[in-house]
Amino acid sequence: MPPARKKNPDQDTAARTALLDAAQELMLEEGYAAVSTRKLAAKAGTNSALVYYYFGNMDDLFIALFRRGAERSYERQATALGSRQPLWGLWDITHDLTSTALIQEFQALANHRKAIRAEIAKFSRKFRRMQLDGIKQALAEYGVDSEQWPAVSVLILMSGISRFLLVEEEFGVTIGHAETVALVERHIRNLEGERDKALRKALLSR
Amino acid sequence: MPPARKKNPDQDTAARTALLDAAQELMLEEGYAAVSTRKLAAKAGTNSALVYYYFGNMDDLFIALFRRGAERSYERQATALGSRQPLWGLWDITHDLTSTALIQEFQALANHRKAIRAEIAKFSRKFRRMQLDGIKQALAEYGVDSEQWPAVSVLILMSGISRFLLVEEEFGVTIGHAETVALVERHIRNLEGERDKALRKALLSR
DNA sequence: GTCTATAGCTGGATAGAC
DNA sequence: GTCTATCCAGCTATAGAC
Repeated sequence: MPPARKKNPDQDTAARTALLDAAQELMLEEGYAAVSTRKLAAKAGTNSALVYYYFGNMDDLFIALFRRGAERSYERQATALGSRQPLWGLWDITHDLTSTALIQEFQALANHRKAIRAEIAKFSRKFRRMQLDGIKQALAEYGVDSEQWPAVSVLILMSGISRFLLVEEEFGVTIGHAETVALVERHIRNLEGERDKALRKALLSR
Repeated sequence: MPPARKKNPDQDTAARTALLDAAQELMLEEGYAAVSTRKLAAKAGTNSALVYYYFGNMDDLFIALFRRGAERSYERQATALGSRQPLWGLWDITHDLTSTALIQEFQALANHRKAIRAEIAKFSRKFRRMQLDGIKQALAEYGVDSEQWPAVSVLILMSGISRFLLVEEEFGVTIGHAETVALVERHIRNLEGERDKALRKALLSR
């Protein structure tokens, strides 16, 4: 027997998982504002009252969904940074459309929901620290001057560019994207050689 | 007499302007989802039915608000790029919190409103082309190798970093921000010298 | 655990008085 | 132009049957 949970069933029952899956799909398809108990139930093939049974309220459902995705991202990122090509790994993962779109929705949602805001902030710092450790080590091995190119800045540069490109692509704006991707990848290639395509595929399928 | 408008009063009456101002404040304070006709009326000190008189529906109100802000941004950016320090101008304007927060809200809103999505995409391309012209000219004057640093990539780099930093700051995450700002500004300084603070102030007060 | 039913509220939108 | 009144849809959340 696991230690007794505080209040509501936190186990991974089929219905609970179906609700979380449905919430994720809805957020991606129609935005967070479209996530209602009725639509969740319809998509998950269950009942709307189950949302309250499993999560208590909508805020806590969003937080549970965020955590589920965040933990998955964390492990993925950690694997990428621990691989033979940490920079390629970071770049390829950050450039993944689905997770970026979800993060965007959560950020918008957090603008007017304090509990969710706090959750995202907490996780962001944890995530950043982990990434930083990985990148620092890699750049040191490559002999990159940390005065001129601090690891944390390389991290922010790559993340920022990646996110910006993805947001624009969602709007069908792609002016200059190819040149910029080429620019970033040229720099990565200089440091850790050609991208190992098998490695990339293994990462993104996780 | 101006040429007759098609359908609804497009003039800048006090009530119309008050509604747009209220919508902007609400979006910044509570997110786009909080913008309702009733709240608008309350904040603007008018009546909720006026939204339909002036704008037809909520979508068209959002579009009118977007255009108002977009035109203002366009002129501001054009002025900055035409100044003696186009790079500093671009950097300082892109790093303005209020307009970035608004853009984020509109992007989230556009995720499930087709009309708004189209409006943003159209404007983004126009905006990008204008910025590109300015940056291209500046970089050419500074003798920057356009093979190694395409103007459009410089633009995307600066915009992406800036937006990323601002989003994180909204969440209270600032790890590595100072180093990264310093890095960008060092590069700008190498190209066009110290930032002219009077110029910056003039730009941001517009 | 899962369901129905429903209370209570807030929203967009319109008709029509002034 | 600006207002009141109102319709109807959709939402969160809860009570209680099974």
